Amino acid sequence: MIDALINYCNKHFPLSREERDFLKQHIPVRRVGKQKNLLSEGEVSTEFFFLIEGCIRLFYEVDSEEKTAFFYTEGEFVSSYESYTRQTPARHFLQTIEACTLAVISVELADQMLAEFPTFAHLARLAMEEELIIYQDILATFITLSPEQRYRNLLARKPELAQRVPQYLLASYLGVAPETLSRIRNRMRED
Amino acid sequence: MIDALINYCNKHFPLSREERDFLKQHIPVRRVGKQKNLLSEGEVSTEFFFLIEGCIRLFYEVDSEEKTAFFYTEGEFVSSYESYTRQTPARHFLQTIEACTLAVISVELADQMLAEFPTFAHLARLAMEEELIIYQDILATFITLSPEQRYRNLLARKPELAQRVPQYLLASYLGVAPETLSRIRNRMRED
DNA sequence: GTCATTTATTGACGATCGTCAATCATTTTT
DNA sequence: AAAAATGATTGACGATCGTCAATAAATGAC
Repeated sequence: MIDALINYCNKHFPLSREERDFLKQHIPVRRVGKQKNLLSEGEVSTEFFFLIEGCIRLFYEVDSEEKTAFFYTEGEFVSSYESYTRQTPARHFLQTIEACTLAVISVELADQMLAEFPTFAHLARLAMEEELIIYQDILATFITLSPEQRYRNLLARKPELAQRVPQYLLASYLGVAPETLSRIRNRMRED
Repeated sequence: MIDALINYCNKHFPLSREERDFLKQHIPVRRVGKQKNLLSEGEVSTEFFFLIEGCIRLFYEVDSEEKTAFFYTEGEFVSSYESYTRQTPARHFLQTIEACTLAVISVELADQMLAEFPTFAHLARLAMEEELIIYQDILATFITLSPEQRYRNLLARKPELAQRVPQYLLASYLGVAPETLSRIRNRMRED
């Protein structure tokens, strides 16, 4: 089950047999249903995740309206880095869109991992780096692309999302009303 | 000159006398004029900066139009983290708005620093963390706030910017045309 | 100080988007 | 299978924004 995480780590830095065993024995795997909040606005994050199976969205709530910033899929770290490391209240929600299988790394476990295997600092760095690059990427597409271009971009990167995620969530990600996305799709059909 | 950087570091983790001396002796300070690119799109970043004095903007070029994503001011790290660490081409520009005084940390110097003083890994982590949090913050304001609210937000955080930065760059940051920012300011006067 | 260049403002117009409402389609529940 | 709930589409309308153009203000060069 935890193999997905081990493979991911191995791609970036070699894991010793002991480290692999440690991961297998100590990292809990959690299954959660759909529409569950892994983290809510105002909460302090005490764990981060490696998404083994499923789909998660990150969204902000503004005037009782939900604005989706990102979709996570299999093989990605899911975390609220700032809230986790600085122990400050999160400003966003992390919510499952589908039933998910997650590797859960709590603050305590992370401390223990670092104490026993300093190499795991690489893991922390990896998760942080991934989050930074995700954010830079989201921001770049937000700034440089029109809604229609962002839609094409999203589908080019994660084509399955169009099947897995309701359209109004995609619209929320594009920053437009569901009706507008419907019209964008209409325009695209005519090409 | 380098004191600003030393103070900044000291706020986050204590520096030994040796470390302070190392910084003072080895970190070059560079002065650049206004409107100079510290990094251009497509280039691979070989250094990052601590901004001692001046103002820098990060922008993307889209269809020969410049879209400003952020303004850096005194006491902040300025870097293109992804390009710097992964040695990949940058997607954006870093350009001085005013004449600037910069502490310059090259890849080679960073390696040397880490070899002599492992504590400086904290510095790298700090710079990375700062960049991550900056990006999260920009994205959050982009997603959750209207242009007018983003304008108020920017002025609340860095009131001097309105004096230091031409208005069309602020407009570019807000994602609206200069005419629209002019009208936003007009509306705000009436309150 | 004057001239030239750059930046900011204002008005008019058209395009795009959000909202509201109605309809249609799809999925879920019972 | 029928009913209910949810999601997607389409049309109409108004508000907002971008563009273009003209003017005004501010800045910089000489």
